[in-house]
Amino acid sequence: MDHTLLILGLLKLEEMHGYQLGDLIDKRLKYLTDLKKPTLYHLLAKLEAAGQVTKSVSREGNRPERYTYRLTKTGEAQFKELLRQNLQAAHAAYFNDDIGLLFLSEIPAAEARGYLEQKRAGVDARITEIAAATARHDAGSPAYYTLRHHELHLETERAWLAELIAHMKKRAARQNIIACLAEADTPKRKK
Amino acid sequence: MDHTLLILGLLKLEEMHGYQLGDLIDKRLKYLTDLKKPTLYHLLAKLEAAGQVTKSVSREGNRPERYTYRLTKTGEAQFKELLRQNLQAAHAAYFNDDIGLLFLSEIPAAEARGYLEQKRAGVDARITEIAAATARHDAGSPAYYTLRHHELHLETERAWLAELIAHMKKRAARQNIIACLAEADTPKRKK
DNA sequence: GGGCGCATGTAATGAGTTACATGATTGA
DNA sequence: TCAATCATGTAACTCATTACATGCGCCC
Repeated sequence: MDHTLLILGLLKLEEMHGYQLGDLIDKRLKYLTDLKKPTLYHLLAKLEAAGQVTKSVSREGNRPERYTYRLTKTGEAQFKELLRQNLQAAHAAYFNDDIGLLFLSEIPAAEARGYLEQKRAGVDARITEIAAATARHDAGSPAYYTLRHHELHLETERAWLAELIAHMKKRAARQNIIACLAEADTPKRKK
Repeated sequence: MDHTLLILGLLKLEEMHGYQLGDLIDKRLKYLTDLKKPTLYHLLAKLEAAGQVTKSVSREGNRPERYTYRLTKTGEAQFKELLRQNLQAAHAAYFNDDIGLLFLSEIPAAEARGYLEQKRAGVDARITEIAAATARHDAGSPAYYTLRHHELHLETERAWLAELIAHMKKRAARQNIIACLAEADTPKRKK
């Protein structure tokens, strides 16, 4: 996860203090990443040490002091560089769900199906939530695009789960996973 | 990433030595995770210390010694537990791509479009690769399902990139990202 | 007066990567 | 003979999380 790019980018758009930044990420960018507060503060300290941001103290009324962060020239250059790298690359995405699915045949089919139904319910709940969030944004805004992206992937997930569950109802064959994996290899030594 | 589940599961299916396990993950499960060899050895050592696997030395001809790992009773129980947890939960997936996309309007539209075309080419290449791999597996095998899953998500990615690129051609408005994010908030204080 | 929100961190720990180290065999 | 494959790791490092610590203000 390119958290540095995220922080530099947000600070480039607007100078902010740490808590504000953390709040923005927690509440409105939660589909992007789930960066935790201590991690954020840690990263900010590192960026400051690297001379990519500067901080200035301020205080509003009797509230705790705030350290407002602002991009420096080198920070801006670094942002541009990271952004270019990020935009060009097609990052591989891995799904934790897949690992469990590989071993689906290791538990009784009925039980497995129950779990998958639960998983599907979870995905459905997320879709409802994100659809509401998407509706609140203008089509075409940057935030809209990230939300839409997630919505599409969640819908893919739902469709795939439906396909899988349907398939499981038909045949509950317990297969030899290792053999299946090996079998598909391109023959290298003796046939 | 639930690497422990993956290792326990593979060892449950078949006892293996470390290198063999690493090879399987590198070559045939590369769409699941990209666990590195040293991490694998590290995890195996930890699992052994925890009493979830046992290892036995063996040697074949003059090749280096191998340590073959086998699940213990507690290892098997742990596997079942982790598998249940994994199957029930709908894990959130985060996409590194999204972070860059949030700042798309920070670089000239033409340049950005160029990068996105590159990204799309990368996705296309992956789709070709994975489609070939999928074709080599029996529909309905566990490996087939994980591959199919990735294929679907990659196709979603491609469709989304196409949508985005098309949209960029129409309007290249540079918007205030922070304002967009805030605006969509449910009003809390004064309207 | 009690809990939540604001605001900032530290310390300990864990998870994973990179670079390095070793040494034998096999195939081009 | 040179590179790749087999086989196992260690050491140093980065990145991120969890749990902990502090203290004030605001609202119910």
